[in-house]
Amino acid sequence: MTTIKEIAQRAGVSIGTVSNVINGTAAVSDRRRERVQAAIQELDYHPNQVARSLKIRRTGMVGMIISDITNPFFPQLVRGAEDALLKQQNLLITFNTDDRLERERHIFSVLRAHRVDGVLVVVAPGDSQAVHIQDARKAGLPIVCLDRVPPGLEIDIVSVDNVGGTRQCIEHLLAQGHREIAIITGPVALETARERLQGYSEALGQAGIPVRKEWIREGDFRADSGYRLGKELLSTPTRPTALFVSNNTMTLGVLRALEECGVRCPEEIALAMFDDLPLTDSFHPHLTAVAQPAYAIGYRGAELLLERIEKKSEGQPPLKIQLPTELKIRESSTGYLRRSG
Amino acid sequence: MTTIKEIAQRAGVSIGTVSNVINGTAAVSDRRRERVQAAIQELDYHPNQVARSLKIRRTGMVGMIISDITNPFFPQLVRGAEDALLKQQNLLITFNTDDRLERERHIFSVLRAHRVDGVLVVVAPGDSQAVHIQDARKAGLPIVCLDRVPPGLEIDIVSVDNVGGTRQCIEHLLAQGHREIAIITGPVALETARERLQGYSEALGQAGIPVRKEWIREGDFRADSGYRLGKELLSTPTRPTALFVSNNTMTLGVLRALEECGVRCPEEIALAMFDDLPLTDSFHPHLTAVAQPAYAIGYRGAELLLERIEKKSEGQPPLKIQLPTELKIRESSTGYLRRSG
DNA sequence: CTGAAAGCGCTAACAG
DNA sequence: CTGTTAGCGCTTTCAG
Repeated sequence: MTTIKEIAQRAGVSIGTVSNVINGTAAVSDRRRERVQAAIQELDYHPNQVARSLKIRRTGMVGMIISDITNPFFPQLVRGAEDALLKQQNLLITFNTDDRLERERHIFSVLRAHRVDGVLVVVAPGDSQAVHIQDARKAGLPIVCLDRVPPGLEIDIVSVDNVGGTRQCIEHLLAQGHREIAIITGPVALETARERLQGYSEALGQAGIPVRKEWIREGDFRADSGYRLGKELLSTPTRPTALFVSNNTMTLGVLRALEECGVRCPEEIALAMFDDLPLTDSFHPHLTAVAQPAYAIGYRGAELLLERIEKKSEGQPPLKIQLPTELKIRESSTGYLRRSG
Repeated sequence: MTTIKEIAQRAGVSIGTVSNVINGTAAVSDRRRERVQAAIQELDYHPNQVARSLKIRRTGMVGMIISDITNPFFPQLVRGAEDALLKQQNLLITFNTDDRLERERHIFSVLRAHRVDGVLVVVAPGDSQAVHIQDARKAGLPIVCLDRVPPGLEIDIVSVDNVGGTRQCIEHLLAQGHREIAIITGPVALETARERLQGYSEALGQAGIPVRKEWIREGDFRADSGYRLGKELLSTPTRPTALFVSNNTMTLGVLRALEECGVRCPEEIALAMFDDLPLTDSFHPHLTAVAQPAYAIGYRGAELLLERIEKKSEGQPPLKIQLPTELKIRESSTGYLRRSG
């Protein structure tokens, strides 16, 4: 591995001068600069960032902690963050926790050891203390939360209006004539899940429709729970005419349940979900969805993190950025055939 | 940020001793070890990996270059790699190139500057020289290619049997009675795409069916090209009865084309594709697919890379690992209604 | 404009 | 077992 010293020797200058041409930190005579650049080319030199990082106390690396890249919501989020970060030559180190707190803690530790400049995190559910996050902030590590708010933590967060988005969607279902609307929620340990449930309740309440307990089922945001709870709901004596599912993967499980039970969507039951699915335009049923701007969340979050890192926003109070959702009305919620009689 | 020195002071030992308890590099008396561990806890100390990396010339970071995390094939690949890497405490730095060679080159440069221990790369199409890869290897950087073989490069690669997988799929189509089978290929600059085309030709040849030029269309592995070429094929005077699409995203485009043209799948045209889609069990049509073990490719590739990094396999010739594909027969290729007469 | 030199935080001899 | 010390490759004063 060639070093700055070898470049200096080959170019016949001091290492300070080489450093100056690389970083543009001070003026260098044309003759010397050219010699240095030539040497860099010839020796295929790549300045050692780890040495540089050690010296300047900045690594140019950002950590990103998500639950599972395999969940279709996250790739967009990651891509948004990466695109924002890359503009400033930052690297993104991603990690999956599968929503396990232990992994999240461990990853924080690893990330801190590697001295990332900041971290973007979609927090795992179930931690009301978030000591590892507190500790990291105390140590001066900039952190921006995405999508989910950690309970009882004053921290930068970019998310969406879960309550409003859900309410709007339920209102759409009501406008379609549905009165018997069930919901599969996420884990209520997550504020995100509670907010969506709240949007559901608000919309029903405003329409003067009582909330029925047996039509509220708590899932865990994974496909399997959607499948299981979908089956349960379908076997209720009085089946709901519409079902709102609190995220996309659970909806996939619900679709399997529908198929197995021989219940057709949208003809026999209307369906709508939180989170859009990138491929829904290509398959059937086309699913009505409260679309989150996942790419924008990642992008905006990364931008905010960069600001915090640059200390441009020194001492500013934590920002709560809420991006708008978009209700995408598709066939799954509009093709219901009203039961006659 | 607390340093090893502060820990040493607080514990009343030398920094060498602290280093020894952290890394287990030498025996330390119980009393001292406990004092050190206590200090580490109290000060929330995280050993500075960048300083460590500089010293030991190993960063514990691996780069991964893919074309687009947003393409459903890649999340699995990344996850497999991450899981394999994490077992040895390695970090994964991912990058998207959007298949642009310029970005790939740039990323290689960035990765080398950061002194990653190795890189996993799904090469971008169109580079017959791959100078940046050659240079990196010359400098001693272990590299393992995934999925796509860079032309004219002797290098470790883990991929699948594209020819055999495709042939098997076409044979299935033939067995269903189809004689008029079209194909949408990937960019022929990619060996992967050529191999799949080859599998198609071989299967037809073996069945004594001539290959018709107008039924071979070259796409670019993106949805839009599938849409466009799908439309073209549908408007051929003699429409094929079956269509093989060389990857999943293009198939999504084809499905849109079908819907717009009012051609129903599988009733009016059979469909099969290379690459499985994770969600196809939840939607219609359920798509017949040559499934690649994406997770396994990532996992195996990372394992191989780790071996190369450890130098356990010093001087061994490049490995070509081919993982098996699995033909998943679903309704899109079995529900065709033979034209009578 | 240029070179010399201190030191970022850690590991790995080495001497005791 | 323990402490001391020389760098790893770079940036950044500070003189000149």
